[in-house]
Amino acid sequence: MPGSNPPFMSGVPEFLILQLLERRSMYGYELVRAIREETGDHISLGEGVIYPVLHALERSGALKAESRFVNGRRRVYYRVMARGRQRLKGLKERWERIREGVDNVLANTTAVPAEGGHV
Amino acid sequence: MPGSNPPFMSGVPEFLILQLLERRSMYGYELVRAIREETGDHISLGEGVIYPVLHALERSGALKAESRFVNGRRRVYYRVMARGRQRLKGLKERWERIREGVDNVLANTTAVPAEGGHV
DNA sequence: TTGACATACCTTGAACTGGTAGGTATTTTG
DNA sequence: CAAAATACCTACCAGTTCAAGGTATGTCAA
Repeated sequence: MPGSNPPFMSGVPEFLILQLLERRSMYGYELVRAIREETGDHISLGEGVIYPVLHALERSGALKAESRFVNGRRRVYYRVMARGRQRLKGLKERWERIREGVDNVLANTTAVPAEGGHV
Repeated sequence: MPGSNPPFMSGVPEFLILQLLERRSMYGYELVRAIREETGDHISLGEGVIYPVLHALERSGALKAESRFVNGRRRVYYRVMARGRQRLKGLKERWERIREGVDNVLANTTAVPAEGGHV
């Protein structure tokens, strides 16, 4: 089974990429390592995930790509544009909301029967 | 746009359903409201999301369904089985890991260059 | 009685997304 | 010279959420 869709990951690659690139411009291969390291090894994304997201973000105008040559190897650096910062802001809000929502349920171990049950 | 895939939601419906049902058995329509309320209105899932997940969880042996009649209306109550508790445990661990990973990156506004760099 | 609304169940189709696997090419290292 | 690391890329699969629509009963007001 090649696919197998792991839970809780939708939106995460895009989010992490934008968040990291907002701090400083990076190239794809660098992002792969950065994500593994900066998440504390909690999240690891392969190149097959990173590159397509990068390309989609560039197409949508969130990122600007710039090719540079270092040691004879090509690197494509990505820089966050205004549209990307906007997108990031929206994702951040969404993340907070969902995280709170889920954690609310997780915290509620003792579960009060019902809220509006008067009389 | 019918579809539109909101980020950060994959796995969340299944997770919330299992978590809530572990506390007490409920029926589908009840879960719809419970999720809205217990997440503090942060997450709202329609019946079109809940029912298919419920059926899938039952097929996989995570839940057991039991039809009851109340006020002439049919209700299908779901109860968490051993397989469901196992599944829930796995999801909980996954959620913690990803939440931590993402929050690590979010917290890192000032970005220390690298962690393990001795000498 | 009629209409509207809440309750309560269900299915289908579309859209999106991440993951795996595979592929190319260069530099560095042993 | 071979292997590994660097650095880029794409195609296909699978799984999921979501909106929309459909059925049926009970309740309540006009």
